[in-house]
Amino acid sequence: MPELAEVDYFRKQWNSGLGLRISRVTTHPWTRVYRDCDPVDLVASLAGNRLVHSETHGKQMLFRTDRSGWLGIHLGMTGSLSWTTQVDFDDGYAHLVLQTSDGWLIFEDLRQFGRVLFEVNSEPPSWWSNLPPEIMDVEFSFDYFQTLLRRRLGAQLKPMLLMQDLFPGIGNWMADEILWCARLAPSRRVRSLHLAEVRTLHQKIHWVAKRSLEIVGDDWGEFPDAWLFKHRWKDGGNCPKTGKPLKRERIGGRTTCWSPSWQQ
DNA sequence: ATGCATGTTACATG
DNA sequence: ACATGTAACATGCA
Repeated sequence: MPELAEVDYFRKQWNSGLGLRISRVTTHPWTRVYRDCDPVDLVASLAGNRLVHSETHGKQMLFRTDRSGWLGIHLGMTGSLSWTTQVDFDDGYAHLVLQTSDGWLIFEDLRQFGRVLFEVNSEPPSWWSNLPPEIMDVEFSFDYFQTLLRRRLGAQLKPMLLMQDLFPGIGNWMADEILWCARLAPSRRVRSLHLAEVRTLHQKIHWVAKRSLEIVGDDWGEFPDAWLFKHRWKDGGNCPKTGKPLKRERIGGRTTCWSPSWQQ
């Protein structure tokens, strides 16, 4: 489910628990989400702490504790974060639950493609400090964008936009939305782009990311009908620009939705 | 039943 | 070493 804007939405779902003492930590310790950290150590280290700060970087989330704990959560394909005050919440897929005085912070993930990272240190862990510039950052300039493309001349646009070390936070639907906005066919190779097309692509990457964050916002807002997003999910959708049928095909191993007469 | 799902990555290939 | 493509991961749903 989650790409950049949705990840930031889920991060904010845990705001209600910031500053509260964690009285109890429970995990499903055998699951795949703990492939890169020790859940026993996590439970022991986190109990008694307070989450004091949260931020996102692309699809990665970070929660810091008042005792130098760094909790990283990636939502994978089906992960979500929630806050509940109901004692009898369904914890069937809850891999991590932090109990506080006022309620429970929950990380669920049905398919377990998500992951939990944790360490205690005064310095940020390498998985947080060694991250590329974000799309919305001033560092993500047109010059920087061009240097990224120069090393990916043979790549198709769609799979390239999904590379997280280049474009943190872009996922399958955002990549399609960006290419649709830029009027570029997803199978185009980077080396075929003219300068004007590279400029448009850079602008649309920024624009789609910014608008997505605004639209999803704090309340999981609806995307406008004028977006590809509202028409892409199943066969039979029509392009909001041309009214013609959208095409769905596999490009770079992922289902890609695009509008052939609109995108070249 | 068969194929597919808004993600990442180890591995294979050139 | 680098760029690119593919399979695999776990689970439920159409």
